[in-house]
Amino acid sequence: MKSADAAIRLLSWYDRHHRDLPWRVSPPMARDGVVADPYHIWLSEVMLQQTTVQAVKPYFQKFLQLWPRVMDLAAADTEEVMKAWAGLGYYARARNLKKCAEAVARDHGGVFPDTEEGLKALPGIGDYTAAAVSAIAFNRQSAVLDGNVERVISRLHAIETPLPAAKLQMRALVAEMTPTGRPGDFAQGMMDLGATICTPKRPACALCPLNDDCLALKTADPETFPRKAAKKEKPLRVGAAFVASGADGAVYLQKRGETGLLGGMTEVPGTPWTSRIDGDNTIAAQPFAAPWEPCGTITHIFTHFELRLSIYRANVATQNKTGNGWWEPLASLEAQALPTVMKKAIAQAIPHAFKSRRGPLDELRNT
DNA sequence: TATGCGTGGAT
DNA sequence: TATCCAAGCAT
Repeated sequence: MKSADAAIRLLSWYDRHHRDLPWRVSPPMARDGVVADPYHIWLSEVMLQQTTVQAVKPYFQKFLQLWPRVMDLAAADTEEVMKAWAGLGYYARARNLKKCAEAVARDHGGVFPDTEEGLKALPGIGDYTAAAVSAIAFNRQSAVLDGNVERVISRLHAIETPLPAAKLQMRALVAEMTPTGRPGDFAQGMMDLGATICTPKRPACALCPLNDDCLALKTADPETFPRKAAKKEKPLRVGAAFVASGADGAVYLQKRGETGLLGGMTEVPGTPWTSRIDGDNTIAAQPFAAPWEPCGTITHIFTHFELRLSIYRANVATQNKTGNGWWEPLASLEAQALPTVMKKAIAQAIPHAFKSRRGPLDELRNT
């Protein structure tokens, strides 16, 4: 296979089939002289880490509206950033996003570094994001390797080495294939190809611009690539959470620690999450004495464990001021930095806590 | 290198 | 229902 020819076929396909995305400068726009904004590209790439385009779109628009330039984000209140990120997941990204904006403002005069090396030195920017921003925003010949490109490349070359061991080899093959002209479109084209044609299941090989180049299609079953190491099974963890309602309907909330699971986010009080139920833990975890009554359980699936939370609720006549928490009015609950699992817990105890609208919590309320 | 880190949609 | 997995990063 001639890499250069394959790259030309890929770019030609991208010209005809690219998707219009809010952060993307499509080939027709580029023809009209539009250039990519590094801030937009960086923000979208961080949001897109392990996250679908559909989930990112509304968050991207909201962030641009709240903080139009990187200097605005650098000057923002971290708590406001966490609130705006709530629901998108992987909250370390939000903490690093803020740190990165501050570093760009403080160390680079508000201008993003235009090299892979400079970008990778910033918080929350790794191999992939550095290469993507470098190629897409600065037109540099960087080898962009994400999950989509791994799938495309592993099939093109029928790579038998399983991930993640095969990454270095794959990166070299992408570097060899990346053209000097339009490296950003090439990267986006490869990712679009992986997202729409060279899919994990039932790839549409008949429509693929690279089907003549694809070794897996010639000699094996493309769907079986990339090879991957077997994964571990998900353990179950259990715990309890306490939802206290004040006389005016306010809910007692507190802030989690800055690091680790759901770091920097808001929660209702509860026990640690352990492998077995511990009655002593449950008693000790009450934020204050109240007539707690059980009101069912909720289940939430995290990346590496399944959580089953027993929910307790109580109405409190006098709003206790002890502890590190605060009483949040019902009306402003939606705007807090509450991860989805905590919204589920509150909705279990107070079914009308969140406005009824299309969203993940609707299904929960109906069960 | 292996593990911890969210969430929701597709199959 | 169960499983996979989506434009990864930090440690």
